[in-house]
Amino acid sequence: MPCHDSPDLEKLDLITVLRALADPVRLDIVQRLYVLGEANCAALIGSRPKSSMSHHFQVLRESGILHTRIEGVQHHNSLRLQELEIRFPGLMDSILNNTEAAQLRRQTSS
Amino acid sequence: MPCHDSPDLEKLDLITVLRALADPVRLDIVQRLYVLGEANCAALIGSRPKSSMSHHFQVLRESGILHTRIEGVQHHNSLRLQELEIRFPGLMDSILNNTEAAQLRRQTSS
DNA sequence: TCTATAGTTCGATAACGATCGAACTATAGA
DNA sequence: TCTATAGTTCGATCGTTATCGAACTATAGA
Repeated sequence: MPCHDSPDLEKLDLITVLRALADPVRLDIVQRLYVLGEANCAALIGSRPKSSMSHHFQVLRESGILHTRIEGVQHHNSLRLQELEIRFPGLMDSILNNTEAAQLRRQTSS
Repeated sequence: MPCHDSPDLEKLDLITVLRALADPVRLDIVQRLYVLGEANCAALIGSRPKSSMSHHFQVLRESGILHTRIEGVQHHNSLRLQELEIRFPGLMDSILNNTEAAQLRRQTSS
């Protein structure tokens, strides 16, 4: 099962991860992936050009936040939540629970 | 007791906070403040010029991460941990516990 | 009043990163 | 083999930001 290279756990760098998440487009992608579990690029692109999205996925991949499994023509992306939890305990939880989307979810469900 | 303006809690933005923390110099300042509690700029500056540091403190202040209390000539900086905990539960904890400095502390104390 | 100290502001520069169109690669299906 | 689809790579542009020296402000203390 082919896939893009993902950096090893030990090599993940907090600054790099924070910088990857500190962008509205990428945080949106991450938030959607959190809800969807796995998705191809098309499902996560709004109306932006493919080249822009490819760039953001690359940043997220290289920072270690997501993993890309390639199946034929489609690239299936998913968050590396378990691994991130080992490397940076609590980090992704605290960010995913504090996105605007998460705060909206809390509001509407209460 | 004079001080720099700090943005209101509701106005704090996750992306802005993450971007402020996603810089090695600033994350180092924040990490030191976490250990020291309160410190003036001089205590947090390495060998960098004052104007660079003033810039980083401004970014941290405007993002809502730190508060600056002015006492005479000195500016006493401290993290707004309690307020940040209310606005973004768990966020600062998870970041402060995952800095390189924190990981070093854990290694040497075990 | 003079001086030293602490920090800000200003202006310039340089590096980085987001954005996007166009060309390219690779796979699936007809 | 041809075509459509999914995504990458390349190159250019543009806005943002880090860096720093120099000038400035304000307070404390002699």
